[in-house]
Amino acid sequence: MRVIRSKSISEQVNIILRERIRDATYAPGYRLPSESSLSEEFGVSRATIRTVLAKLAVEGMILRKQGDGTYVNERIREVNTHFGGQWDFADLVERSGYEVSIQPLKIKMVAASEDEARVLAIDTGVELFSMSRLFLANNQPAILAKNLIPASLLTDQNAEIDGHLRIREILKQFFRQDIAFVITEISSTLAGENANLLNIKTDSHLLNLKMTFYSKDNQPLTLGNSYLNDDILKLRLLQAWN
Amino acid sequence: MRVIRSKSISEQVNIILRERIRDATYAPGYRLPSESSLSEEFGVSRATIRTVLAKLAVEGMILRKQGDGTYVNERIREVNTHFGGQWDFADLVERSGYEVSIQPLKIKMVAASEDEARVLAIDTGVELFSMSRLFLANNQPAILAKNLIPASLLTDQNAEIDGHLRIREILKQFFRQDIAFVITEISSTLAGENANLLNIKTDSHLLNLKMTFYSKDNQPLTLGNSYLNDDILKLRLLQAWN
DNA sequence: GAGTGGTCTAGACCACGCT
DNA sequence: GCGTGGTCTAGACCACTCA
Repeated sequence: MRVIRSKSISEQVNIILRERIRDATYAPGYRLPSESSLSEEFGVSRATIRTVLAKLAVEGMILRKQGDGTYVNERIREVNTHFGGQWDFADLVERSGYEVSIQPLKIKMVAASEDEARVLAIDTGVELFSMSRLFLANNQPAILAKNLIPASLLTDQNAEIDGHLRIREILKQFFRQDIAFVITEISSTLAGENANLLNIKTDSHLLNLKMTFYSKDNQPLTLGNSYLNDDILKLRLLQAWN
Repeated sequence: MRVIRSKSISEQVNIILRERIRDATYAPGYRLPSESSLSEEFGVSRATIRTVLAKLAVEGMILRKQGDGTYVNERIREVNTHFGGQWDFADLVERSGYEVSIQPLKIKMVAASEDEARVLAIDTGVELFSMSRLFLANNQPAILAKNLIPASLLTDQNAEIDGHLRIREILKQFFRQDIAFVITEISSTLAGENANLLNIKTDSHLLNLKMTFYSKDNQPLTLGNSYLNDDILKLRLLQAWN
């Protein structure tokens, strides 16, 4: 039986406040109503409002000043990634001001190399679901992303995986796994063999993101190896310091 | 438990729990005592314990499982940066397993260029405090960092600024400013003129971090332009997804 | 069923910024 | 002095995991 879990009060308030910030009901620089006003408006306790505002503050969406008030961060539109939450390459392209489209390249099964097996905590040679895709920004190739997922995690071995979905959706739908945290290694690299697909010169340099996605049980779910053409889009991230 | 009067209860508990994780009293993978046990141990309410645990969870230090328990993330030692908190290059080098030393290169006053003035929200030509420094990892140059701070923010125009301090300390001591959030732009770049100082070839590629530090009032405090030799140390960051 | 974390309430008092 | 956010309490009940 499929149970549709109704969302918690704080989650609903969270969604509403985000929406108000997004549609500029609360514009950048705007001072939000006080905690007690909000708790009255939504008919919830102040503690509930505070847990919601705390989440928004961690992401840097709002700035809280004791003795003064809560303000919408004026610079949230200048960034394309935020920490303290989930993001993926489709978001990244969109929030950089482009139209995004995902172009699946190769989707197949491969055998795990020694390195891949080590990071995924499996044995060398074990079957992996492999997917490479291109993220286009206004139809221009911007990100080349490769993902590897242990085939043993597949819930339905015959499922046809849709290469247009975001990685967390794929993991959810076809592997029934939730991502709890991600470790990302960021470095600078030569374009080399990836130059062709990204439509740049072989001796250009790219931003390389090596990501490992883990479940709450510390199990590695997916290995990601991605190349960003940072002439087209740069990682611009906002980080709240407290 | 030694009580430090100036700090709040939750901050003290926060420090103690961090310490226990750091010194492996709570080792990676360890299941922490339940919230009610901790609230008994410290003589505080469960709500207080929860605010502390929430902060640790945002940083990915701990993983919380409803119906089960709270576990120390087994992979916190694999990363050198964490989001949801403050970090600087000295931390980054240390957490990468190196001995860190800071070598100030040039500390002087300069006039703001057009670009610099725009980002710092001041007028072109206004005086800036300029500082470039090398962060050494085991005495090997790893990061070249340049910082620009509007001289008008200086509280004491005659102060001798210590180039060995971390940037947030400098801003605190000499400018009496607190950093509320940071916007970082990450890209890949050619070493070029920075090759010499970092002791690498001119045609090598580097990781470039352009950081802008802001106060709670959305005022730009500092401009940072840094080059990381990612042969020596890579950005490895942990990001909790909820 | 017992124990865990997740949500939520209705208070109280404190620290801080303004005017 | 007043209103703001910051801290903290002592409850209650729910959702979930595991034996």
